[in-house]
Amino acid sequence: MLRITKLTDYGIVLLVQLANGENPGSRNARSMAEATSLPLPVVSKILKSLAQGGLLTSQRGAKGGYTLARRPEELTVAEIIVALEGPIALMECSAGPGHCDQETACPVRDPWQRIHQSILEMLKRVTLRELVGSPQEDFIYLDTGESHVEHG
Amino acid sequence: MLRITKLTDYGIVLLVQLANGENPGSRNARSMAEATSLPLPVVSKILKSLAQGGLLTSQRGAKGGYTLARRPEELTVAEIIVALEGPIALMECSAGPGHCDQETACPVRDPWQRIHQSILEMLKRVTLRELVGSPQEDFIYLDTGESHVEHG
DNA sequence: ATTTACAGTACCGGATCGGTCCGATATGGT
DNA sequence: ACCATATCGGACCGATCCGGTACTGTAAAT
Repeated sequence: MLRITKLTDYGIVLLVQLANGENPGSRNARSMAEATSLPLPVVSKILKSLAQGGLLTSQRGAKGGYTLARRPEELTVAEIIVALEGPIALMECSAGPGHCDQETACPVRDPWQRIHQSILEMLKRVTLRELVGSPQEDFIYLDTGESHVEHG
Repeated sequence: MLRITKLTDYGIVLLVQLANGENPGSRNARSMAEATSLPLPVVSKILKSLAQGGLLTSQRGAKGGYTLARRPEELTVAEIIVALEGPIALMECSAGPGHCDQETACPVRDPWQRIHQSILEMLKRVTLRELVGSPQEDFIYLDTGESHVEHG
């Protein structure tokens, strides 16, 4: 658990396609649905949400389509998640006051908020550009203070 | 979104209570339910899961109860989440192969896995001790490479 | 034996997720 | 003017999971 939704996962893929597309002015939902083998209504819904979130600009009518509203290096993963899932709140009390009647005296609230902030900061630091570019590059998002992340 | 479940949130609170309890050998589910104002069945379910996950040891029968299986500094947030929600998988493909038919050619899989690994490493580094101890201490979990996290 | 308290399972309502469908609107081409 | 295209903005639905409850069984202490 602790996962993003499939819609968000798809959204990233769609944005990456838009970011390294050859004809960045006229990608419509249909062509992207075909390219990703996703159902057209799903792709439409995702692109619609991303446009509402200000990540994409939409052009209606014949020869319409979607375009990145900003450059890939100015689009963060955090923004994408917010556009497709709403505000990032690791736990309910992260969203604001009034979610828990013990929030004033909660003994674990403060450290949890720091964990939440740390994750948030990381998601804000990762941009669409990094999701697109050079997959072999061994970049590190965080310095954990110990050894570097090793995987696969 | 991107949130842990309420059960996990409660579980943290319960573990913190156990960690800084005065009589650490005999905390039963009933007393902890009263202390937290949570329903007893909910508390029972959570403690049971934590015991199954090896985070708590249970003593059945009269004068039974739950005890921390390890010291607070050896219990990580990651373990707690795993015990209460199952394996941490930011997206479905994180859980392992076979979740996506495009995983071999997926263009965004690698960077996502790194984000996932980074979050995982952080959750592994935060222990129950840090959730319990000195709330005013200005510790930093991550070095984001930029300015430190500031909050309220 | 009785009481206490955890173990396990089954169940249920509600919320959310994943996905579909349809009508309205805007644009370009004929 | 008209039509085809394609986004926009809803409503809608089934499946799944979450949060919470109830009940029976089992182990330990008195």
